[in-house]
Amino acid sequence: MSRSQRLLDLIQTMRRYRRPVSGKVLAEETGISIRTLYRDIATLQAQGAHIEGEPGLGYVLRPGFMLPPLMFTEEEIEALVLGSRWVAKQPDNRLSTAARDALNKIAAVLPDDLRESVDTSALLVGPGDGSATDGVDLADVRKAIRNERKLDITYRDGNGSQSSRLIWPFALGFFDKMRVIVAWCELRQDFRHFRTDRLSRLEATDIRYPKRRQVLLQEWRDAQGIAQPR
Amino acid sequence: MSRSQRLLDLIQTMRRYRRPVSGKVLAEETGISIRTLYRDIATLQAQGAHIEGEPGLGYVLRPGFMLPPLMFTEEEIEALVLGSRWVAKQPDNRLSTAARDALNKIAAVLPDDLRESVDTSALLVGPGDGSATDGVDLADVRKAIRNERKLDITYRDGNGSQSSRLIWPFALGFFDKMRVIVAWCELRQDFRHFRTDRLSRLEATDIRYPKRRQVLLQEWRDAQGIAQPR
DNA sequence: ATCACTACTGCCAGAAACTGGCAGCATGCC
DNA sequence: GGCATGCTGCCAGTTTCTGGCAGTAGTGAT
Repeated sequence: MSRSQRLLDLIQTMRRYRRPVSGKVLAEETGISIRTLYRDIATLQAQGAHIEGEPGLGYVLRPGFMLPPLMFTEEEIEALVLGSRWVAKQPDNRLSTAARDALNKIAAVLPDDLRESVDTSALLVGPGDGSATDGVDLADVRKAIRNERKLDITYRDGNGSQSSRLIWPFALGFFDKMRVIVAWCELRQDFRHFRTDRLSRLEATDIRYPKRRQVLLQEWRDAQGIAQPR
Repeated sequence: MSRSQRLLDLIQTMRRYRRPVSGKVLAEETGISIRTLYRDIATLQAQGAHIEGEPGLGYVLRPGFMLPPLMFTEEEIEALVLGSRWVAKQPDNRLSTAARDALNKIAAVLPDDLRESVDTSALLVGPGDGSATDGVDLADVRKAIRNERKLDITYRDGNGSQSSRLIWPFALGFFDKMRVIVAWCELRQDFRHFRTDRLSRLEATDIRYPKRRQVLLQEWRDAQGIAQPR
């Protein structure tokens, strides 16, 4: 196996373990010696991988995606830039910052002439709806979805009446003027949609909900009879 | 210089020349022998770079962006996926296909577990406005903007009266329900915005307009007094 | 047809890089 | 202290890379 291929394998192996892994284990799984492993880790860190090693514990890969060298066409990069600009205009602060960061990372590794063409890409996104402010931090919602945790919310429905409930969030829908949490509602024992501008309180819990996110998403789609989004 | 670094340099060198470059020149610029260059080219092609070699001419790199290994955080990849999904819903067919292709390319190089998490990413985009069909192919518009060529159009303004004109397109704005070409209008001798759903005819020309795209964009922004989009 | 130029491949010996083992030091936990 | 682990320097053996050479083939100009 080539060295570069092995480096990517190393990352994948580290990701499989969620807990710290010792260098010895990593070396055995990839079939190399400990000494070489240390050198490989150093190489990966030099290339920007977020690997942390602690004596007595092992290695941890900070969550993230390592992409090998990749070729995009002009139109594909236009699409990525335009899409990121749209996300950057969304009211979700963490996410819009992430969109800008991703663009900057891409631009940073491009040669000068191409960086300029990304910066001045001619595809613009219309002004976002500034009035559509969410009552809560959507970053918490996305985190709860990623980790399959229940959310404790207070919601004001269409009639103006308030209620508190535990929900199992599994998707977040972005519409022109609002965002909607799609979740299983423990109060109603059914799927429910919650407009983020009608949430008056949102608290993340540590309680894992008992189904897989993908399963809930599929059941919800079946119930809605809507098409796949891709 | 390490081999991997040299491979990226090769791509950048090829991009500097717009015309075909002979292997001899490339080898001299990167400081390696011809024999090694042929091996490097083969390696790059195996990694997906679109390099074409023709006997008697030289090598050409098909337009596109080669990204070196790159690390994204979870939130950044969520932003890229969400943005690409939004672009995929736009009425511009070529661009929405490009967005899907870019996503697939990213997914293809990820290990299995992460590919799944991209496929089932929980951030959805609301249904696009199906009624908003453009009268023309926006791919032509984007191409004209990229290459700084004049467009010959027939436009029906707000009052319903039709007119044909030559314009210098330099930006394309994406709004919730419509898309707008931003251009210098030869007829009015001023900046004008053209809603794509009001175009009844659009023809690309080979005539290059006499200003740089970036300059026009900057002058237009100054005239509008609008903020930078990033 | 001929020539010049180029892409491309196989072969091989020397150069460079990689690898694994060893020894040693530092850090954190029990 | 004892243990597990990260991390570094050194060195010899192995692997890979590299450059030169010879040869084949495609293209365009003359």
